[in-house]
Amino acid sequence: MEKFYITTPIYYINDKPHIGSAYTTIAADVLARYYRNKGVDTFFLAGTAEHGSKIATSAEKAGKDPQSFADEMSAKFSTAWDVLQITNNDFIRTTEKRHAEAVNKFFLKLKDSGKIYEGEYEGLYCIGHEAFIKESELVNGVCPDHKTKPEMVKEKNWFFKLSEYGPILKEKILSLELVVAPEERKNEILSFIDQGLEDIAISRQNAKFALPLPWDESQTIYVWLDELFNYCTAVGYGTDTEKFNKYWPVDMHLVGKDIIKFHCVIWPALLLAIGEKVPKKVFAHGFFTIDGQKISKTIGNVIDPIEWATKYGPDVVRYFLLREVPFGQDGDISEEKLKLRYSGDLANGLGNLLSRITTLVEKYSPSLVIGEAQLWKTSDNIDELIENYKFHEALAKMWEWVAWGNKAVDENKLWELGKTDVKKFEEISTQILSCLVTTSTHLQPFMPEVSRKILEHLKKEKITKAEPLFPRVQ
RNA sequence: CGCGGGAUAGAGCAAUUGGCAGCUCGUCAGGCUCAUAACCUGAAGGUUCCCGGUUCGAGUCCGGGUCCCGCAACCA
Repeated sequence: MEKFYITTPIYYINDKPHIGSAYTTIAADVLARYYRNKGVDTFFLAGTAEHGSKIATSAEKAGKDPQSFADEMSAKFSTAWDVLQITNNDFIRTTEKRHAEAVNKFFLKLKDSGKIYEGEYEGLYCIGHEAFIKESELVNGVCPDHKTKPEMVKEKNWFFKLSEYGPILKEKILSLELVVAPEERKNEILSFIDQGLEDIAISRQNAKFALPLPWDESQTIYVWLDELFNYCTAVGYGTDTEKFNKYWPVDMHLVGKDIIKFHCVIWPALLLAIGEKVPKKVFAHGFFTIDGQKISKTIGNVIDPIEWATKYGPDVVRYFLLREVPFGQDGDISEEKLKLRYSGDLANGLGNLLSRITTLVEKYSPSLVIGEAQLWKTSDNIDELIENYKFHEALAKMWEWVAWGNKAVDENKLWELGKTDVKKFEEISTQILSCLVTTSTHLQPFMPEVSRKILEHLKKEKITKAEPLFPRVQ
């Protein structure tokens, strides 16, 4: 692989970062770090989606103009990612000038493609929402939020002929030119396409806080499409051809399973219409429940990833989320479960092994150093697991090594060997230290800080008793 | 019959192409003292949701049923 372009969705700034957006971003960061370590030219994009009437409304409520509201909210995301040690190469905001310009070019090209036409959209309009509402959302015929009956409204819109793209999308997905993963998501998309695609409206009338449609002043661009195009903007679409050609197409869009239709159907169809290559892969991860319950503000069980990161450390949050739930599936999390991982896997497992071996070495063989070439032998292929997004398995495998280390200390009674047979002591200790070095090396994309601490400590000229990596919390 | 996912030990989850049902936590018993009250060993604990079929052999494949959960695209 020569280059690796990976993206997270750009998050909607109507709310602060939550555990779900942190999860996607952490997973993307693991892959970005992994490929960077392998010497692959990696471009990792994150960002925020800032247009839409909801933002205008929220800004108004907060007594701010939309742009300063957006500035404030967007900053919460970029700081959150800093806290979580995310190494994105760029952070794009849809209210940036570069994006408006790129989107403008994109829509003009789209118009030239002949795949758009003027039409009429008819739907149920809720005055309270100031937006169209789906019939399926109604409760007893009224809007559940405003308790009012929506009106049937017609408005002029521009449409994209998505309906023409079913066969070609299907062909690209089946031929793996566009990989949709995991398998169950691919099946979902294929059956969705088989049900027949409908044309979509690409513009809205009078929408607040949205980009204008270049050729029709009365219309604004449907924010979803404006947002999808961020993936092109950030690598220089229309401004930096060299950069664009280098990184396009995207190697991996990492998304939540709720937005796969936008990424696997609408987005590739739009790209085909303007003559660009489709993404190579869209991977959808699952959703969390907390103690078996759906995460919801109403229930009040939302988790702030920054709170966890502050309390336990960013590496711990990264480890927990990727270890606890098989990537791609739904899973259940809670602070209790995090604490179990913290004390079990991290403090008692990895942390304790480092403590005991460094204490033993300092005490019985202070001159022992670990050479560069000494790597613990293992046939387990962590790289393969990471490249197949089996993060939980990769971590489980590494913790088998940690368990081996703890067992080796016990079985060889190192605390006795240190007094009776220094040569044998050094032999076993070197193996255990190498095991730690190997583990930490492979752990780097997941737990960069912890990995760095261990490696720095073990590669010093003199090995000394290490401070606890994971001190008791509370 | 809209589409899709799931049901396995007290809890949470694994089990290539069908081949002795495993792991972590918890529980019980023992060992150790280097270590962050940490570590190691052993044990108990299962009608793999139900009914039927294919097979030498089914958690896995086929048919039927029950119960959960997502999605069903113009809020993002």
